[in-house]
Amino acid sequence: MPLSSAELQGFLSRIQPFSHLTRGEIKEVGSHLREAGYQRGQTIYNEGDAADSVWVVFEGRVQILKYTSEGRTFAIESLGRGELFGTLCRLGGNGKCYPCTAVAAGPTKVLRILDRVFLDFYVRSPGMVRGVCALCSRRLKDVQDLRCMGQESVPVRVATILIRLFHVHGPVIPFTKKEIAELSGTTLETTFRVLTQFQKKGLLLSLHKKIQIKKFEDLKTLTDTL
Amino acid sequence: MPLSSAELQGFLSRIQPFSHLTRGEIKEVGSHLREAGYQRGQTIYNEGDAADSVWVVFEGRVQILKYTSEGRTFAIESLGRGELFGTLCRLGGNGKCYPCTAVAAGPTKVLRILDRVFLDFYVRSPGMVRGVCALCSRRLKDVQDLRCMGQESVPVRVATILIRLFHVHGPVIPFTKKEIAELSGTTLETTFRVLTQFQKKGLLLSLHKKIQIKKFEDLKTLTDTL
DNA sequence: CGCGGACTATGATCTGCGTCATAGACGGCA
DNA sequence: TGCCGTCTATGACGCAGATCATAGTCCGCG
Repeated sequence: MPLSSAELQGFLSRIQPFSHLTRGEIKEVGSHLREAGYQRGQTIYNEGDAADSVWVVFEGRVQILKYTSEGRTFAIESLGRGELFGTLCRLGGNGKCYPCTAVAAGPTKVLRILDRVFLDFYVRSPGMVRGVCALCSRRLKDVQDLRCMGQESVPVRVATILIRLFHVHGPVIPFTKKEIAELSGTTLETTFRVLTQFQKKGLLLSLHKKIQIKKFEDLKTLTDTL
Repeated sequence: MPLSSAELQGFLSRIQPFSHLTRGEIKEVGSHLREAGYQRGQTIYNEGDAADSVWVVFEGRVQILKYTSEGRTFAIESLGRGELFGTLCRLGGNGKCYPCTAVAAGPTKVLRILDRVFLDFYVRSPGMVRGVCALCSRRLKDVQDLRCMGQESVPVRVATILIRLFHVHGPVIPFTKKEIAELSGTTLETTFRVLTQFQKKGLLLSLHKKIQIKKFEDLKTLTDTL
């Protein structure tokens, strides 16, 4: 069932970059939204598709994926409620295609805004520009950190990912091992081995489609030292 | 010898994000600049230093570096004339420290603008915000690409870096092998071996502190296929 | 001109982790 | 309830690339 416009506007007004807009502007953005639902594993768009929209996660989780030249798939990021995607690195103007693939990680509802509507606001509203800028900046730092993580050993990478997810989801992380592997930029098998090691040390509990963090601090120090 | 103010203003008006400012604003920014010179290997700032300034490369080259937990150093990027640094990922507000180290890669002149001056303009001038946003967006795409590169094999990574540098510097790339290694996120020795292979295939010429690209196209296809 | 330090180069060895193979466990669906 | 696909798990093997060792070359500087 579709959302009420009040619900939509309340949602929009609380997320970047729309939080800087006036009530009237929010209402206008809301009137241009389209909703779409996806099931686990369904593709929202593919890398290389012609890009015409900006997307927002309303509920569920969306994985932004890339494929290496040898065919391994790895995850750029995992986005939850209120997060934008398919936008930021296209802003420069030279982005006619999506640079990554977006896949639903479970039952997911997303909102879609046509580029021309989004850009129209981007041009008109200084608040909007400011919001986008803040978003970009934060994401830039994020990706920088992830890039640095790529230089570390697999155990460190897995620990880093677990810590990031802990901060978002709390002690019980609702991700499969495969998803952890893709986020860490490694294989399923290696991820198992690392998680098994961590479990033996009592750092976490490996459950079905979940991981429960037991000793956050020890995990944290792992990322600093080794 | 210090630059004339006309020279400075001409320079500023041609680079992001100042190109969006009015003549008067440019002049004002110019009046707040300080110049600084560095020799090869000299540190401009260290990761973790309290950050109070935004920097622009006036001439020369600046390497933005990180250190892995095992002590290897690798390069986030290599910046040339007109490029900003020490700024973008601090914009969110939660960046009191520089997240990376900046080192001069040769005789270098940089301009320094105090944060409060920069932020003052950022708040006052919509054009400035737009410029910063464009910068952020472009850099975001850049870093995303580099992150993906990190998933590839070393030969592909080295080839990718060479192609990037080719686009900036032309067929003769004025970088030492060590710098190539740091940009590729690998060791000096491995980089030598890869470059030797490339040279045997006639793709390039390995010179002293330089690399001359001979077959750009073949190098390019290397990054797509293998 | 000759010294010393950065740069370039190559071989030998070791290892983290990717790959391949096998198999049990859980859960959705008929 | 039983089947099948996804998820979890572990062992064996091989290789890309890091590490260690050694040495020649270029160039700035006294």
